[in-house]
Amino acid sequence: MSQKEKVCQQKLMVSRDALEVIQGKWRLPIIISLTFGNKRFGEIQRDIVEISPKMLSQELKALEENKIVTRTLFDSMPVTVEYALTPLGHSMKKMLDELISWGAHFRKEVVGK
Amino acid sequence: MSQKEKVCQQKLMVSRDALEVIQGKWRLPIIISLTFGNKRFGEIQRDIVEISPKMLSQELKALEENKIVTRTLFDSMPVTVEYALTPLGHSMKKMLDELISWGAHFRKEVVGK
DNA sequence: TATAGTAGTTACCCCTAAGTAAGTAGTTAC
DNA sequence: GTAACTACTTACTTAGGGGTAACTACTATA
Repeated sequence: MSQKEKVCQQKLMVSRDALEVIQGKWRLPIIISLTFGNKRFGEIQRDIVEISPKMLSQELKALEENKIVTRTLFDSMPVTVEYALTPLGHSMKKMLDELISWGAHFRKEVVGK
Repeated sequence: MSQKEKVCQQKLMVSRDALEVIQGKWRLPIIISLTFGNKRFGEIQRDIVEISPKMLSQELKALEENKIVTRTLFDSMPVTVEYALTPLGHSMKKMLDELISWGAHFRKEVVGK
């Protein structure tokens, strides 16, 4: 196997790990919403209007398990819960910026046409 | 709606467009494989060993429709087909680099632990 | 004559991601 | 007393993404 092929295989392997975290319809939107600051359950729901509470709850749990977000309970009245990005979550920002920047480019080139 | 919320909504909208193109198990691996040069059907299959010809064919068609890859037929014997990234496909490189770079970070932090 | 390589297609099945709707539990305001 | 807010959970259903296996069609080679 050539050096080039080895690098290609390595990148494919690493991308599979990344994909497992961001796969699905809702994970990236949730993470993007949280890059704008810590938010409560209902606030995220208001950002992503089409998401159901079931999916939001489920995907937040998955992101917690992958150490991307933290869940903090405040025993205020009524009880509020705050979700925040971990350092690992914040480390996705460059990637997200590039994704969004490419998305805008794509929209201009293909969607908007 | 505050300025911050407007920017958040804009980014969420744009990311949805990008996600539609890269969603699924196979699209990013295929694109990554093609960043290493134009390749034939069989070559991509050898890069991504787990992919079936059905899925490869199906996903290449979808990427063609989204103007990410081109399909070129050579009437050599036997007939060969070459897949290549379009300029729009190449414009994903920065994003892919960041994704792969983050994937490596994630692997070190969570998967490898 | 049959095996292997080119690049797919087709038919069938299955699982799970995602959607829908309703319920839970506690507090506060009207 | 009932509606509304907080943050979910649970049960049921469905669409389609993806897997498997076999088949097509043509050429070259042993």
